[in-house]
Amino acid sequence: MPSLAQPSPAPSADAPRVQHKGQQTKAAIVDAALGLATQIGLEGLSIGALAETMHMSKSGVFAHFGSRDELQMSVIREYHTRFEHEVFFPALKAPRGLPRVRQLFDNWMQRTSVEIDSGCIYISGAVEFDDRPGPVRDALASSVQVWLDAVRRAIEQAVEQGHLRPNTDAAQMGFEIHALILALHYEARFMRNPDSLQRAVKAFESIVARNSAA
Amino acid sequence: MPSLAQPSPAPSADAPRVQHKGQQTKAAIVDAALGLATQIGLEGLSIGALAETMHMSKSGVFAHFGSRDELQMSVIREYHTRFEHEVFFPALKAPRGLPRVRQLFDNWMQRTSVEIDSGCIYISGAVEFDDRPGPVRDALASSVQVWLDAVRRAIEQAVEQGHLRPNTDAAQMGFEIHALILALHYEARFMRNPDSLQRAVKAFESIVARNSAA
DNA sequence: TTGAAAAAAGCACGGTCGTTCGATTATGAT
DNA sequence: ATCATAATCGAACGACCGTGCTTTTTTCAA
Repeated sequence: MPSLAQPSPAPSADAPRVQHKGQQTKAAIVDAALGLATQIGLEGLSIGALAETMHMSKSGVFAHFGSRDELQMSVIREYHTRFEHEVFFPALKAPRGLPRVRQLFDNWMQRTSVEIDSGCIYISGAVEFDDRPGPVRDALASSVQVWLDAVRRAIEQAVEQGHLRPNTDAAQMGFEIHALILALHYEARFMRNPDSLQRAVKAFESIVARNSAA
Repeated sequence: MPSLAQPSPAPSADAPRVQHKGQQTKAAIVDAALGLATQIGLEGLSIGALAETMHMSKSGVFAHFGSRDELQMSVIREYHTRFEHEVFFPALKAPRGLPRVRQLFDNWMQRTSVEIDSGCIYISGAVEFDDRPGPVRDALASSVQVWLDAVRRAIEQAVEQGHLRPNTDAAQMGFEIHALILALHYEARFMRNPDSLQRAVKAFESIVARNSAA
């Protein structure tokens, strides 16, 4: 699960490659599956329901994946690349250091709270699979790890840039920021507490202030 | 879902009340159901599997509850009282104020991380039911709210006792502490990161230090 | 010890699940 | 236009689900 998008069948820059209709159908299925999975979870994702929203037969959908595990992993891969494009890549436009860390957190929060209709499968999936070993769990965990590592690296850069104190524990700060996202998700989505977003922002500022260079 | 245990059929102090065997069976079923639910979630709890671990028939188990919803809510009620007895009540022995807040957090962490075999249905349930309205969701949410309110009240007492700064935002501090528990659960249980516990402790100390009276 | 009431079992129903397989239709290069 | 191949369908399978019924067994007080 590398940081760059996984190699498509035709990764050559320009050639859109005559797309053997099956592939665009599969892409459409994965898109719909991701929509379903963000609402009812990866475990709740059923091939029957997916086929219905696609106006296809169950077996027609199934044939594209060969197993439910493969379907779930396809959804995880798709979520991974979307998360990259909507959260990670845009933040790279902010200058290296604290500004980029801020931008990462802002985009992350946005993704977690604003899109009320779509939950985060990194969060729901963690609960669903924390006790269930297998390839799906592994794919999910490694995908999350890539992202958390990216956050930590951004924090380390902020230390290098002199924006944060030299003795800042980047992993610790990453843990605390991750915690805020999880609490935002919990309290906004489940407890329906409208104050959660500003609570998360306020807490983030406290963390930054505590680690800021003098 | 009050803070005290719900009134048993015979709440009179001493009388153990001849227990019409059905009730002890039901208690045993709920106990087993809680064990299953903490492993595979409230949604994953199935009457068939429960009957099997109880060496009973499906209909025999079912008769005690009348519906799956009622079974799930019985599990939630049971979890509620256990949480009280293992986390909340013991912390009341610590002196009012900051010591009690510390004890609450310690017990809470213990419950979240140490018992590897049993997950927290307040956390897994939140993910499973954040999009699914109904009585189960309501029971779960109100049970959680009772606990979060208790934490906030303990923090407010720490302010009154002069242990924390007078302008401390108790709800904000409660949010941040809750966040640490969620991150501990996520990173220890799903990411299998052994450093999570000390990370949570360290972050807690930072929060306390920031809000401590001069 | 008897007998009413409670508890548990047994069985069946309709439904959804993931998956398999053979038949059928659509595609796209020649 | 032809035809191999890819895509999709339709039907069926075994398994499990929650739930309702009827029957059998167990409990416990008179």
